[in-house]
Amino acid sequence: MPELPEVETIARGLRETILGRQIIRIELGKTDFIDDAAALEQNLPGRRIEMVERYGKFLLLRLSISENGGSTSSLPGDGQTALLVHLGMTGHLAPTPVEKPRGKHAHVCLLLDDGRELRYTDARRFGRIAYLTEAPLAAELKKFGADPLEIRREEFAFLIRKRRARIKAMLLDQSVLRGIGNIYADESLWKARIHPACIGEKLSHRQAAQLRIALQDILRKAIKLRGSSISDFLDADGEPGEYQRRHRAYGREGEECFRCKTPIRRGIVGGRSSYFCPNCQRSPRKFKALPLPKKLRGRMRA
DNA sequence: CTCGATCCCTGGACGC
DNA sequence: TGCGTCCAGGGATCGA
Repeated sequence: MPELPEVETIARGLRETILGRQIIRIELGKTDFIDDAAALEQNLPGRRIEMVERYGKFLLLRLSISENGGSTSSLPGDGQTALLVHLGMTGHLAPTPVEKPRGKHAHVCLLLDDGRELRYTDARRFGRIAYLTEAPLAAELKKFGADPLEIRREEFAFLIRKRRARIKAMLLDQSVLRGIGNIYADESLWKARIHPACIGEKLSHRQAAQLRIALQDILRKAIKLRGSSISDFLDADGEPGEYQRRHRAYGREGEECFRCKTPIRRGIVGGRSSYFCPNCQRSPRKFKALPLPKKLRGRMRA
């Protein structure tokens, strides 16, 4: 579940390791998660990776003009191209020694000019890869909302308070804010003491301000700790993150709230499992939490 | 506009 | 031990 902090961690790792490298050859496995696999095969060989950026949950590998043959034209607008990579749930992107076995889920392998292979592996293939020229890239990026780390207080409050959707659904909506997923949505709502099922329109300016601060604080701390390793997230060096130890709500059903010791509960909001403290985060009238599973009850003392 | 349902996909957890 | 079932989740899409 790479979200903003995990993708940022990967981007920083890749910047250290693959910047300036030229792609020599490409080999593909399954391609059903690639926008246009033929475009990758035709256009990647010969290009250099000039920049690595994070855009929401996407990695953006900015590429140079092709240096040897290929189908590079000198047409204006064809120079600025990029590889857009979404890691989905289980995607990994890391430079790997070629002698290391690929494993059955390595679906994109880019041989680099230093002899290593930049591999994209993704067991579930919920990710996405696209080779894009300038105009399509710009069109793609336009679909996404503000960067949660950069958005200003006024704009955040405006966005949140103008809609009737549930706050959790809004946080997850990439066209509103880019980069937030289930973990950091729940964590920031817990910190701001706002129930995930609250309607955006009904939040006060003060609540909106608190939520923005909580969100930014949590994202920054998570980046410092190199992300959360839930399931199988690993950074570009193959190292797990540390932030999962700091989770206060996500995945803690039945465990004590860190503030008030009330057992954390779970409910479905926006079609996703949502974890919250039923005491600190006041629920809207109609909302119903899922019953606490028996196996999780009364586990508070040992 | 917002909602829920459904699909995609596989591995891990769980129940019997 | 082994098998079946459910669930996780981001995003697209569709109908209500």
